[in-house]
Amino acid sequence: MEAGRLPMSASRQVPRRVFNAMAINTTFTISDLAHEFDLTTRAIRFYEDMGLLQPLREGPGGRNRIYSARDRTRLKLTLRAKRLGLSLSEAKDIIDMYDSPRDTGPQLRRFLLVLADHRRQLEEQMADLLANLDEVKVHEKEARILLVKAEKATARATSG
Amino acid sequence: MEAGRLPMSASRQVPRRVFNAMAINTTFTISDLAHEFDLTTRAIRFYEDMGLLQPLREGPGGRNRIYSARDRTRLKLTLRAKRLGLSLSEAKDIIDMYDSPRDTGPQLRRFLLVLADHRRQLEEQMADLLANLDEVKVHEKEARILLVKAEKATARATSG
DNA sequence: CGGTTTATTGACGTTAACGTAAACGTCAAG
DNA sequence: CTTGACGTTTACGTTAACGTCAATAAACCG
Repeated sequence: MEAGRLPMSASRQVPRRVFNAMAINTTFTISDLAHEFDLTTRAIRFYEDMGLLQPLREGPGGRNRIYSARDRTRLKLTLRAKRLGLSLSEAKDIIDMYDSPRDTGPQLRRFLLVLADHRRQLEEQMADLLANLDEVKVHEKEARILLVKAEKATARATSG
Repeated sequence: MEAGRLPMSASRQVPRRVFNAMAINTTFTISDLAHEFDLTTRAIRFYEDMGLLQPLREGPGGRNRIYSARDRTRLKLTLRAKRLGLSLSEAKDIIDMYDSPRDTGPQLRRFLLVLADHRRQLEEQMADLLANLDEVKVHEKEARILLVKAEKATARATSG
């Protein structure tokens, strides 16, 4: 049961080794994930409260959280969603749907509807992003031109 | 299609006096902007508190806010930034920089540095977006295949 | 053995971005 | 004249997403 226990954080025997390289049955401690994704443990527990993660427990009285690869994936998706401006509950809705059972016809059709809506949102956001990028480029171009002018003026003033 | 927006709200009975022949004098009431961008007036006043807008005043005792085209543009940029997940103060920093004076060489160079950083962020976000869109498409494809299978099964069950 | 580190569960604090309500002024319409 | 629509300020309420203790317990370190 505990014979082949390679995974888990290296904080046991080995001298403070670097963290998990993911094999198949890999599990993670809370600080593994905290380090990997640069989060506080508080944040990770909070995500659990929000229903985003469901770590198992181990140790005496099942105290310590132990995260599966699936938890890790969900965490990664959560953070990406956050970077795109979604709230945690929006992220949860989407992620839950991605790994929920959808075997019947009606389920599949609803799934497709939600996906279509999600894609629409993403494409809207893409438009915002492109507009923004465009503006940045315009300003960059303009600033470079002005910079050249300013430097020429400085050169004249310095040498004259 | 918002280019033809008329000055001041249509609810205003007395036509606004135009001193200057140039149409640059377009101004807006708070509810003009609220309607156009689907915001509450409360939100718009809040943006003012945050330093994003600086409406002039008019009316008795200079009570009523009156917004310029520049205010409107800043509001539009603010909302776009919000949709991209930026906070109001982040939005303010960027927008302020866009219309701040940058005539000297050092100013221009700092401006270019900030722009470069901003562009980097946008491109990171673009990567997130594309990754997300990719996943959505994969799921859609898979779901469509499963749906076809499910419908074939239903057809067999119904007709057999 | 004592001391430090890492984990846990509360519980209260904080920031952002408004919502909501009170209490009031102003003006045009009925 | 009252009503209603629109505007104002002041101020407290709210939600999300954690931060920041505090008290506790197991595990490791010298």
